[in-house]
Amino acid sequence: MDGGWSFEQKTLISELIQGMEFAKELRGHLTSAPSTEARDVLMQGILSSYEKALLILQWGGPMPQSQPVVAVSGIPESPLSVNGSPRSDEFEKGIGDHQQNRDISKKRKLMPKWTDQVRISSENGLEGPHDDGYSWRKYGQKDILGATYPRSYYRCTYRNTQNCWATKQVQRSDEDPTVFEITYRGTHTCGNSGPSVPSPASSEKQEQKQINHQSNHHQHLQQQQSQEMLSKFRAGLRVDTNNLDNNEKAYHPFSFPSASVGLLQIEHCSSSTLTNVNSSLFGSFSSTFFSPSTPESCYFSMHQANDLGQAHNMQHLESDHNEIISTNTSSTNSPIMDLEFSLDQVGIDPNFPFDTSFFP
DNA sequence: TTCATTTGACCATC
DNA sequence: GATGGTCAAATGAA
Repeated sequence: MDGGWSFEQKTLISELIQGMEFAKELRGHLTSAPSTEARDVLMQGILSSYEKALLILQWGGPMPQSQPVVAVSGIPESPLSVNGSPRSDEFEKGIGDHQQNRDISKKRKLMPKWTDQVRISSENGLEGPHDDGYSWRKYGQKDILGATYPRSYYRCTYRNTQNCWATKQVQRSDEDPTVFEITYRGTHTCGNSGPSVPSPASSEKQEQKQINHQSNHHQHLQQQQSQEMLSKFRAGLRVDTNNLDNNEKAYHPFSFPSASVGLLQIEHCSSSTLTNVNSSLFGSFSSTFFSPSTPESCYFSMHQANDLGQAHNMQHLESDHNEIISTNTSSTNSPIMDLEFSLDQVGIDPNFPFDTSFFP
């Protein structure tokens, strides 16, 4: 169907390519130095791309054998059937199998998790963190202790039909009601996604109604923000939009709208268990190197896969992050230099072996 | 009629 | 026991 490549695999490649393109652009701008904003946007793009790529690798791709506990083949199938047989409603009904239910619960916890915070700006008319190109179905709402606003729970509309286990939670911020914190869990495997593919699902419309009822300015924010920032990006940098458009096309199917252009903020979750790869990469891309000047309308934070790394990587957590961060920031005061160093270290080798065995 | 939302109940975790 | 997350019957909208 997809030439043998899964949705996530293609997305992974797109992300890596995108990141490389951004890096190239950035290198050019480092010499010509037009504007710090342009650099910021480029760095965001790079970081976002690698973040997502790593997420996919960490979660959806084949797991290293050093992670025996983690479900190997990605969440969408893992709670249901290892052999990929279609998930049946029997399972959904539970069949009263508590052991099975426990497995689901465990594996759901293994899903990658990241948070997208969207600020609503009534001035620019941007609204709505929900129209992210995917079809979501609300399955619950809960009052959260200490939170003024209830938390809404959404899952992919195609959960049953396409075995897509992506979910998200929408929580309105207490401190700033204009901010909606959207916590995504799991990646979409349904393929019915991407802003480039208008979602016919009525859930979006219904959802819009609902959210609009709560707040007059809520919907379409993400897409518009993304487009706005992308426009900025293009205008400010005079990017070869032909190229970018191509990249975008390849990029959209796995939409992290905000992440694609928003500022990325790596947060150190107390429970996060990053892999060594992430430790080094994310350490290099320390949050400390970001300019605090986040766009007013949107900022993005990422909680890296909380439970993916499992215990054997625990020792690399915060302490290591901090060490790496401090090392990098101490070696040079220029975050850009850090980035450049990191990229050089990573070495975007044109001959980089995209292990095709990785992509059957 | 179909599909999404609402909401109380249930379950798992801490 | 408290809390968060999910389920599923009831309800409503298109």
